[in-house]
Amino acid sequence: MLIGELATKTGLSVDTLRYYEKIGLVPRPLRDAGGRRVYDTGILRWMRFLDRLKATGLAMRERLRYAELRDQPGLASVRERREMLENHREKVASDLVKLQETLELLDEKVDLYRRIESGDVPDPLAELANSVSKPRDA
Amino acid sequence: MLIGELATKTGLSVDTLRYYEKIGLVPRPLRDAGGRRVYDTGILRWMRFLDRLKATGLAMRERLRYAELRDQPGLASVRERREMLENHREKVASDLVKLQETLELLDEKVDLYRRIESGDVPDPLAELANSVSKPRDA
DNA sequence: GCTTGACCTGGAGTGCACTCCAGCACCTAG
DNA sequence: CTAGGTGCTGGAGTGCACTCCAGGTCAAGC
Repeated sequence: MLIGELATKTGLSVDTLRYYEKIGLVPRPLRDAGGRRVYDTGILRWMRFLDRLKATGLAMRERLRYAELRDQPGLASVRERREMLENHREKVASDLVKLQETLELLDEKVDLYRRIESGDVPDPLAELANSVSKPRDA
Repeated sequence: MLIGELATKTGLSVDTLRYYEKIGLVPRPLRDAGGRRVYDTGILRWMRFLDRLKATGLAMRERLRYAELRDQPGLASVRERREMLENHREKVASDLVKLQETLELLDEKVDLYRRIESGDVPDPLAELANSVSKPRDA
């Protein structure tokens, strides 16, 4: 697989892939006779995992550290990776709660706005009704 | 309330608060005789809501748009804000699913690492066991 | 009345994570 | 055999969201 195909499959740009390689986030692939990068399909698993970490807010610096640990043998590396994932797990769990709370808040606000739009204006926002063509008392 | 106190209460820096004011994210407060910003406690509600939007990934540009709409009267503004919140609600809901999936994935990985650490190495990762003092066949 | 600390302004600087570009090589189809 | 598409490198440029000055004003406590 050449870089263009990997870009398509991961949704990243070719430039981003080369950038990730430069900083050490993805391992350097083999090259063909013409010097072009040739990727093993196994890279996709790693890219998807990285994407998960990114999407859940793990900082680049941390992802980089994890990548670095990945090609270090020994239990110390395994242990540190486990600890990183455990820490991240806790962060994700608490984000989850925040997201759930925000979901409720958004639903309430949307509901409020809907009521304002339909002319059913709740008390503390009565000023907002100035421009609404609502009969004075019906 | 002066800016230092607001900074403490919101967890933002004084510089950030002034920056937010400059770009229009927070309304310009009154000034005292010495030209210092004096904030109404009501600002805290707005700051907390902004923080919610930020924490759930609403881009600065969008938060800015919302802030702008906030001091425009009329139903058009209410409608646009509602639509923004509805869109954001959907994004939050899908992030929620992603986070839940990632939580499971992290738990699996942590579990795997734990097993490696305890010497109970699963098959495809056997190379990692080289440095582990595990008896050859027990 | 003087020191100290919080505040003011305008503007420059920072770190992050890409993104773009010039100038070149290679390979395949027509 | 040549045109177009894809790839290469090193390095410059971008947008975002702050963050940090310098050089000054102001208010309250000792």
